[in-house]
Amino acid sequence: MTRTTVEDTPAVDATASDTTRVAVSTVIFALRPVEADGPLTVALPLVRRTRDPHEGQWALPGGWLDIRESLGSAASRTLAETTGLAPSYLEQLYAFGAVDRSPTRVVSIVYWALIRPDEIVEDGIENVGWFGAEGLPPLAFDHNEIVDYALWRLRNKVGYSRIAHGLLGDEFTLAELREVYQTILDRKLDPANFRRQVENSGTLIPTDRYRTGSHRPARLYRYNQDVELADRGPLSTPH
Amino acid sequence: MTRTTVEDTPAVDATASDTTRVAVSTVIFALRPVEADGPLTVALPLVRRTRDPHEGQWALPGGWLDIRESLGSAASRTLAETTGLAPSYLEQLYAFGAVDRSPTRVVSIVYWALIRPDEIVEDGIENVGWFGAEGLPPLAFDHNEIVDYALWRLRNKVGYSRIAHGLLGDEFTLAELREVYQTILDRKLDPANFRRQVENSGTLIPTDRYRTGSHRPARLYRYNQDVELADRGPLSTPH
DNA sequence: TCAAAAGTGTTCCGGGTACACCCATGT
DNA sequence: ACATGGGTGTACCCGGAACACTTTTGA
Repeated sequence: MTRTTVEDTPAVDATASDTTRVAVSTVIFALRPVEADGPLTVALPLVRRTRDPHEGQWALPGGWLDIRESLGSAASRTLAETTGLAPSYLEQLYAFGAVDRSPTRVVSIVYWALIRPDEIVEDGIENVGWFGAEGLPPLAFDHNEIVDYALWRLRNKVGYSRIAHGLLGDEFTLAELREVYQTILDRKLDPANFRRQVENSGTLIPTDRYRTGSHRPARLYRYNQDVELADRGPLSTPH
Repeated sequence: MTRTTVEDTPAVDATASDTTRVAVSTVIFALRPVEADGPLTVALPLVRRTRDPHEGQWALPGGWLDIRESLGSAASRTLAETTGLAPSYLEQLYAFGAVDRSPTRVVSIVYWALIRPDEIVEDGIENVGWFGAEGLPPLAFDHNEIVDYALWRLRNKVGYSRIAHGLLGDEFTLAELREVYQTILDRKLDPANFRRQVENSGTLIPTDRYRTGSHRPARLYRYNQDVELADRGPLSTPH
C-alpha cells in the first residue's frame, strides 16, 4: 500500500489523531437518599465535564491510563482524583471500544465499585454530583449505556454472591441488609426467609451487640471476610 | 511539572517505548480429540511466535487493534488472519493490563470463542497447533493465566446458559449434547435427567430426522435461535 | 396495653437426582 | 436372542416461598 493523498499521511504531532488511547472509568454505586429524607436509592457520582468533547455534560469519573500503572490502579487513582472516593469493592466491568464512541479513538476499560455510607465524602470536590441510577439525564459519550450495564451486573451479582455488604458499614442488622437487597432488586423480601438464607450462607458472624432505638432491639452482624473466595475464578489479582 | 532530565523527554519516534498499545487476543475452544482417536477434549489453537518477545513460544492468536475497527471486529479479524478460523460464538472475556505482562506496555482485550467441529480448518495455516486446555506448556506472556480464566468462564457459563451448542453442528442427538457437557464439566450426567432438563429449557427443537448407526436410532435436535437472549443484559452489540 | 419489628416453626411446592423400567435397533 | 443405547416413569430430597405464630421493645 502506498500513500497517495494527504489524507493518508499521519499528522507529525501524534497526540490523538492517529493513535488509540486507553482510558479508565468507574461506575460507583452507593445506597443513599437521592433527595433529602427520601428513601434509599441506588445512586452514583458523576463528574461534570469541563472541556470538549461533551463540555458541561455529566460523565463517569475516570481518566487516562498512565503507562506505569495497572488497570485497577488507574481506576482507583482516577476515582480518587475526580471524586475523592475510595471504594470498598472494585471489579472490572467491560472494555468499551466502539470506533465512534468518542471523536478521537478511545478504548475505555470500565470498572464498577461499591462504597459504604461512611466512605462517602459529601461535597468533597467540585463538579461532582450524585444521581439516582435510574432515569439519568443524557450523559457524555456512551456512558448511559455503560451505567445500564453496570446496574444489570449489580442486580445479577447480588443474586448469586454476597457483595451487598460492600454497601453497608462494618456492623449491621438483618433488616438493614435486607433493605439493601430490596433496594437493589426493587422487590420485597420475606424477613423470615431472608434471615435463614443469609444465616445458612455462612457469610455472617453474629456479634453480641444490638441496635436499639425502635421496638425490639436487633442483633448486629458482621461479615465473614474469609468467604467471598471462589467467585472470580483463577483471577485473583486485578490487572 | 517541568522536564529536567532526558528520561523525561519522550522519544521522537513514538513506536512503543512511551505509549500504551492495545492488543486483542482470543481463546478459542473446540471439542476434539487431542491425540488421534482419543476421547473428545476441550482444546484450543495456539500460534507459535516468530519474533521477540517470547520467540518460539506458543501464544494466543491475536494482534494489534486497528484504529478504525471495534474490539470485537479486531478479535474476529486477528483470529482469521492467524488461524483461519471464524467462530460461531465470540464474547469478551477480560482486559489484561498489568504493567509487567510484556516488555513494552500492552493492554490486551481478550475474547473467548467457541467453534463447531465443521468450522475447524485442519492444518489451514502454518505455525498453528492444537492443545488440550488442561496441562498446557508454558505460553508467552501471561497467556497461561488467561486460558485458565477462560476455561473457568466456560465451565461456569455452561452451568447457567445454553452456549454448549456453539461446540456442535446444526443437528445433534441428545447423547452428543450430553457428551459436550460431560467433557466440559468433567463428570457423568444422568441421561434421563439430562434429557428432561434440556427439553424443559425450551432451547431445543426436535426434528424428524434420526441418527442411525448403532442400536436404536436417536432423534436429531436443532437449537432454537430465538432463545439466548436476556443473558448479557442490556449490552446487545459487541464493542 | 398496643403497635411494630425481631425472631421461630411449619407447610407447601418445584426442580434436581437416583434409579427402575420399557423400547428399538444392529449384530 | 441379546447387548446396548434411546427414552419414560417415579420416588426422594432439598431449598425457596408463604405465612402463622411468639418475643421484645418503645411509646
